[in-house]
Amino acid sequence: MIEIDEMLSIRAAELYYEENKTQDEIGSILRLTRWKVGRLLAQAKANGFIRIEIVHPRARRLGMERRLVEATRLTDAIVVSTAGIQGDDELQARTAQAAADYLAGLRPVPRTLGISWGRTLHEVSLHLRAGWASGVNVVQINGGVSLNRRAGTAANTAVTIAEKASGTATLLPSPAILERLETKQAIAADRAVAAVLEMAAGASAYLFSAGQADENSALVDSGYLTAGQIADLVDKGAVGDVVGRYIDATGRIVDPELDQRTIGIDHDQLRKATRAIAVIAGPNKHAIARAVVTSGLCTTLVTDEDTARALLGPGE
Amino acid sequence: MIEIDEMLSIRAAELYYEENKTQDEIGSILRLTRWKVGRLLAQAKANGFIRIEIVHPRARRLGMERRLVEATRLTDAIVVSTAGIQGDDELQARTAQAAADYLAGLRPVPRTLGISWGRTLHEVSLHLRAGWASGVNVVQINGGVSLNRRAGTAANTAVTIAEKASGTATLLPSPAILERLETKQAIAADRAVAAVLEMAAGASAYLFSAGQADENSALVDSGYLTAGQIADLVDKGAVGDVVGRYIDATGRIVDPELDQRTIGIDHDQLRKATRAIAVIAGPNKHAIARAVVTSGLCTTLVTDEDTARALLGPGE
DNA sequence: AACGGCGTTGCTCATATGAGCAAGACGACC
DNA sequence: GGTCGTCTTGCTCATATGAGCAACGCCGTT
Repeated sequence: MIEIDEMLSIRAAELYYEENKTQDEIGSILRLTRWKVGRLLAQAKANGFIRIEIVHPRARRLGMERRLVEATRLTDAIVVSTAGIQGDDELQARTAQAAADYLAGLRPVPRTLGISWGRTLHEVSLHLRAGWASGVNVVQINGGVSLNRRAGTAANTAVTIAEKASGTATLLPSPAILERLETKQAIAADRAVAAVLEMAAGASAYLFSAGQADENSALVDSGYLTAGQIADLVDKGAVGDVVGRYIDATGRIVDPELDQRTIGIDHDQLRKATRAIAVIAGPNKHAIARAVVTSGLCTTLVTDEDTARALLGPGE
Repeated sequence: MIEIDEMLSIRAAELYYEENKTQDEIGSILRLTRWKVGRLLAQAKANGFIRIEIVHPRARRLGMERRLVEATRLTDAIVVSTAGIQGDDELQARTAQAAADYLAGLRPVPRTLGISWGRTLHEVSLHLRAGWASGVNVVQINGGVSLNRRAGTAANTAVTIAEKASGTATLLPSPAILERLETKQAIAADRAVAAVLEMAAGASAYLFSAGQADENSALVDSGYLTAGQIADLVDKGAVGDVVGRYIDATGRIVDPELDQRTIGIDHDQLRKATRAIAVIAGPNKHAIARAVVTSGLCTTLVTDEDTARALLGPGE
């Protein structure tokens, strides 16, 4: 009976969803009562034979968002749909757009917004609508491109976000990682730097991304780390970095010595924040996303469907 | 307005299709009347943002079948869904299953069924349900594997189909293509062969597949043609073969001399048949499928969604 | 053969939804 | 400013659909 009904339920589903027939009409075609047809359709749905997708760049997966919030200690999750997606760029764009939308919808509007830098954050800045807020002070939370390199994307990201909110940008005038601990301590103690770090520590919300631990990292491109150093970090269990600090799958700093030489707010400060928004998407960021979420580094995660599925574990 | 409404319609669709909320509930969430919500959903559908797929090996695309019948001179079309398909094998299996189902459902049940041979037809024979009919005489319509080669798939296909219908199989004891015209004429005139050809010509239905014109053809494997010969045929415009005879995109025999040396019923006989069922599926068979359909070689086409889409032309 | 459990069937009724329409809003043009 | 035409809105009403229930049939057990 199960076999026969399965075929029937497929025939019914074809007529119902493709041909837009009423259950009654289907009944007379298949020589069934309309109630039987209704039950067959319910069965087809329950068996997962009916797949409904919303194909749109702004489409989200509310069910997954809810399940993520339930299954983790996130207070909020934004999951963009991957339906009908073409390349990796499109995934990035969709995620960045969703992050921008979320940021623009934040209430209360953050007075001070701490941000990291990188490809993802930059993209978010581009997707923000001008006038998304009025008067937000955007402050960098980790060191990066040197001051004299004009129009570095890091600075650009902060400035763009601030401009679009008719606010001000406060840049962190410091490298990301120093070679000697003493230099780092000296820089961090410098008035100009210390003031920014203090402001960063007091931000009312944070927005940051995370990098996968591999040789394509922005930290390697910028010359702060070598591919060899990354390999060492991976050996020690590193899955990726958040604001320039590498963590393992449990969220622990993998190399405390290196961490000491890194400029910017530390992970404990992020963990204490009321609003820490992580934007992490893409097939190679599943591990770091999991580390960030499980170790409580963010309160909000903006991600894609596939990553969310990986976080929720199998069977989802 | 269009912009705003588009976003709203996506939000509404998420709540409706993913969260199973009623339009009324969605209305109070989005601060809209339930009629507005209904209109937004209709709009989302009309814009193609809602994609509903039936994910099942036996699922068909009734809409495409209808459009195919309207757009061509087919009397019947069976289009299997490619939703959720994994490999090429699965596509073959689905199509073969659909062909088997169609054959089993044919009314009136054919007294004599003419069949070709090949991978596709063999697969169809395997998917047929034992007892699909009672007492069908299955007759081969084109030459193939020699008699003395035991358990050739060609013979096997015919026998399996016949057995499952408690009928008899009549094999065509002849090669597919002869090297010399005289030999072909002699064989065709032979009592044993002529009798089978006559029976084939009088079949009440035909079931056959088609091959793409390339070096992987079964005719090359069997040694009837060389890769070089195929290349020549392609140069002359060949897109594929039906019952061993190569045609161009308009359905014309590309090499009459070769055709003369080919054993089996010819295309004119197929075109005169009341029931000629072609089973042609797969990404590389679009061209030959089009040639078969437009030149009226079959009355029924069993194919896959992608091939059907190619037949219907762009915008579909 | 009688009984009782279990799944299936066909129903009633409440609800959700779509069609169609009148009123209103808006903009263009006189 | 008035007026017309068009698009949008909120409605009424008919229809489609799902929930829940009683009757039924099918089996296995007593």
